[in-house]
Amino acid sequence: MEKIQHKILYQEAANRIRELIEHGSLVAGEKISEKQLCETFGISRTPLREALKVLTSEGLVEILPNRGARVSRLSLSDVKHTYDVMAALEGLAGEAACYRLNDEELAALCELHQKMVDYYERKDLQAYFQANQQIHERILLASGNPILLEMYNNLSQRVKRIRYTMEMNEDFWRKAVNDHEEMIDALRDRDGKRLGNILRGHLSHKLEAVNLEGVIVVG
Amino acid sequence: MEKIQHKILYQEAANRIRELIEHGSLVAGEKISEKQLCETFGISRTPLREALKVLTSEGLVEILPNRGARVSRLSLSDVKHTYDVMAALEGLAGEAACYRLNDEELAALCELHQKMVDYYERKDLQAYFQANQQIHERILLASGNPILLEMYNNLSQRVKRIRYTMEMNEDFWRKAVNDHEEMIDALRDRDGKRLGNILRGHLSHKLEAVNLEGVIVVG
DNA sequence: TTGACCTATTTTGTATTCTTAATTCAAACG
DNA sequence: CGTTTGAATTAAGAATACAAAATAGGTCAA
Repeated sequence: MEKIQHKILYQEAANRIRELIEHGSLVAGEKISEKQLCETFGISRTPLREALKVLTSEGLVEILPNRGARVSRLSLSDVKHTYDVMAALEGLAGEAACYRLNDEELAALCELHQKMVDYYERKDLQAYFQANQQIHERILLASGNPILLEMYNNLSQRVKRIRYTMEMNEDFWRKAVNDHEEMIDALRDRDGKRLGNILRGHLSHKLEAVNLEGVIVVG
Repeated sequence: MEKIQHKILYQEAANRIRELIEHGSLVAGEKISEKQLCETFGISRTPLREALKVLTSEGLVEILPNRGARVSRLSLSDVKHTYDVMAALEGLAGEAACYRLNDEELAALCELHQKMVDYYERKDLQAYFQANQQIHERILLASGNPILLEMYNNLSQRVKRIRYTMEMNEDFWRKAVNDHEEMIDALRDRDGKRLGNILRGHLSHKLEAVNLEGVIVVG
């Protein structure tokens, strides 16, 4: 049963604009015309402007006083800095998760890990990424730290709009899987410090940063 | 020559409300009356509502649809989680700072550290705290990671409104100073990993959390 | 006395209007 | 010609007006 939720216009607008940015319909650096967006959304300027304020706080939009709003640009160094912080947050999450995960959750995580390794061996990139992401997600959730979650999600949202070249360097890939083996070991041993260190240095972020190098980025 | 800056009302309002919350004039859980604030600020509802949206994104305010805004509450666990994340961020900052600080900056930091130790020995709590804070600030700045800075400042703002009992357990204090000695050592050795570990486990955060235990908190 | 229901008032959400700032483009001046 | 100045246009900021929802208060019935 879907819930009948009367959405608040400014939230709805913010969601829509987030999607537009993530999807690439609104390109980094592009000027956001209030009038035009109001027309396409069918709302007045008041809630739209409120939405833009929210998105500015989230780092997706920049407001130049009396000059309108623009989709914020992402420099390569912004992206790297973002990944660095995300890795630090994952490190903290892993440390906490070690002490908080119960045995069932741990078993489920191990199972997911095994599936991921399978996908790796079958070279099923798509499925691999999905499993990989789920593992990281679960560790973050298992931290039991909602503030951490909030910060991570904020940062994650900022870089979502980047499209990676899906090519995967075999060497990196192997190392990433190896990291994951070690992560599972550390989890089993409830060795928070070790898991933290692994996650802080984990390749998934570096990998993404590396893929960016020559490829896309910015706005 | 100073520039003529026409203030934007919603930003000004946001600043004022931040101050009110930080200062305790607006108490956690308290309902924020748009009408009343508009009158005290002498502005209309439009910019005030925009300010509230911003503050909501910053975690200082909660908006209940159709029911108005409230100053967000801070549970003890919220505060602990916040300090945990801040410590993680400082750890990352320290790591980066080790590789980025030039010799002059390092020397200045050592000097500041010495002053802090002096204050400690003279039991000048006020001056100690100030020097201590400056050191952490400089490390954060030296990270050269603006995203990190942004996240840290956000979290910092959230817990600013908490007033600590200034009593300082001598044992904790000594340990904190000891941490700082090690930090300086690590910095001198350009040992990022070590500095990161120290900062992640540094007492300043734990101390603050401990002080909270029986004392104040929440709204 | 209590509780349900209805009305009146207040407050929030949205649209519209008004004001002010920035940009553009053309004319005047050097 | 190039630069500067100043109207005209456009868009953003703020206030007001209007609509819808929630709260408060009171009446009436059980």
